[in-house]
Amino acid sequence: MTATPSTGPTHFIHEIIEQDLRTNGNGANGQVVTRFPPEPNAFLHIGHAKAICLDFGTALKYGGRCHLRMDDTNPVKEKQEYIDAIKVDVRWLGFGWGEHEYHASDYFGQLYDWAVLLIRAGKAFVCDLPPEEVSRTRGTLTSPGTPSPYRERSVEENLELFEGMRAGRFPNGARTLRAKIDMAHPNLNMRDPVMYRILHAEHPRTGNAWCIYPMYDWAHGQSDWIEGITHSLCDQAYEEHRPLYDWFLDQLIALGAKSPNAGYRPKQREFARLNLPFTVLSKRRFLDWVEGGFVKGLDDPRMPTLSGLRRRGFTSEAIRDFCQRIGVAKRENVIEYALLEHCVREDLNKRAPRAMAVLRPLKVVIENYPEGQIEELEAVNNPEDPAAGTRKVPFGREIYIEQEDFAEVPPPKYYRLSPGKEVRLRWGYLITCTGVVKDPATGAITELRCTYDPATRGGNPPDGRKVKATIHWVSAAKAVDAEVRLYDHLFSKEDPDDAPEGSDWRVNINPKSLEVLSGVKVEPSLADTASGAKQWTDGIGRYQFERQGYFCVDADSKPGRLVFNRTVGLRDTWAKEAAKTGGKG
RNA sequence: UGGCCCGUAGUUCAAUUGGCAGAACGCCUGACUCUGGAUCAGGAGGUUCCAGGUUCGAGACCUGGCGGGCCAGCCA
Repeated sequence: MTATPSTGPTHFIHEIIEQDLRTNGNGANGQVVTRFPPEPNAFLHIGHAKAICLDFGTALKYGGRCHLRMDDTNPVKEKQEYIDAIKVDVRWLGFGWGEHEYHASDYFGQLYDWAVLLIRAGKAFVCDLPPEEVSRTRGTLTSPGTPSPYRERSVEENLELFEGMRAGRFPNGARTLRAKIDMAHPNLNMRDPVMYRILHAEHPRTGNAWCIYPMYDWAHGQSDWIEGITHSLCDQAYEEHRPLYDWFLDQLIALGAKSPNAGYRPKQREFARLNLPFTVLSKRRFLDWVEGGFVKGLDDPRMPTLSGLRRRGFTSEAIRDFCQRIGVAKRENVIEYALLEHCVREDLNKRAPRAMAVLRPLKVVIENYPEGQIEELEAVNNPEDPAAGTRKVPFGREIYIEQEDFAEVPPPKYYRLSPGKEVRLRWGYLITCTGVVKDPATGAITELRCTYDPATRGGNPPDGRKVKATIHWVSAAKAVDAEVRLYDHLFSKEDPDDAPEGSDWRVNINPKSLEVLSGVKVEPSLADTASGAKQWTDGIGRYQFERQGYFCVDADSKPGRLVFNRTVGLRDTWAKEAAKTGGKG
């Protein structure tokens, strides 16, 4: 773990914990034990990163521990593939759980025994109502429910039927075990909630050992209690489940049930989930996007999944920093995308080696440069990090520059290349544009003619004359071809669900969320992707393409076929200026 | 005529628990610069949702409104 412990509460959750610590509020004698409890039914997203940083970070801060617990109580949705992916993502984020890897399914036996205990105490009953009837008799938000006709079954009958459920004597949906609480309770969760349902399904871990599975409410608090969790931190959506969480524990304790960690009393605390504009942080939605063909998979770089962000080039350091900056509170929040971008830029600016890549090439012939001559010019790898050293970049008579870096008729305040104007080639020479070659048929600019000043090698004119612009370039003879993928928001609306009547989120899909550039010219040093990956702990090569942005090597890259993803562009004040004046660079 | 939670710069959070409303990101201006990047300096931006009340003093406490979110899966 790389997070550093700090002192003092940073938000209300930590205030509560420090209060508990002072008063031994949960009987934990100074221990802080948290847990991160994902359901393995999909990939983790950046909202989970907030929870992970809170859960693991809190344990770290107070010298406790954090458990990783798979909340695997619904085998029809869960898969081993997701269990594996979740572990990869949590580790990648920078957190470890040591030997504390658990599964709710580890406790199926204990949960069953405790359910029997509740039945014997008259606190739970087997209900024969079909799902629709359970739903109908629950009542509504404003009216009470009606008790199940099976509510007053004898303990013996309940015991026998519950055992029958476990033994597989009934089909799916035929019966449930329900807690006996209060059908008139204003909190719907307390209206005799279902504890067990019959599911003849193979579980990734317990196989076919069970055909009844505990519901979330019956599994979660008890798992916390078993593991000695002191602070069970979760999404505000569970706030209304807290009375039930407490009710179950109260019953068990009153009935003399013993946790292996007797004396502890876990407490649930809720915080507001993270929201981002132009996307939706919902595991179920992700599958819609994949199935609809709007993205290529759960790790598509446009996805807000951790695997998508990773493939996009985000570093775990940047994501952790982001989670730190957004804070923890209870109010509904939508974090501006600019903050996430700021966090990656700040990290990558310090660490990413610079390279030159021309995304939309325009050929330049330097007329006074000897034909066939190649020079190796020295370039600084990272101005922010002298230890990164330098490298050689080949230069020749023909080079590529960015189409955007030339304007035949320069707009106001444009100070790159235009006819008669001089610019500096980064780490190279000063060149002056002397001519423009056009396609006679279309009028499109196909080539520039320039001259260079041999005295300016390295970029420093001996006469001290100033050139305002420095542009990047790549030697035409030595350039390597690459594909570059530029990404934008998957949705064009801040709230993707804000769609006219009769339509849905599909109308808000951004048709330009992916732009593939082929024929990109990159400097030859980028061909060696293996050595470029070495400095990154996750083995993903990341660079700053000078004046363009941060890019990483995509998983589709193979020897001889380079593919880069743009993580994020550089801050671009010229783009703003151009937008203001209506000009286009 | 339900329950629970939440209202502080554009955004997200602070405010030593009742004592002069701040920070970060964003935005604007300038300096510097071989990345129109980075860095540095400065600036704008607030009826603390509203109305009462308690108090010498309220963003905080009380009452009443208003606004927003969540809840009626045998999902989590």
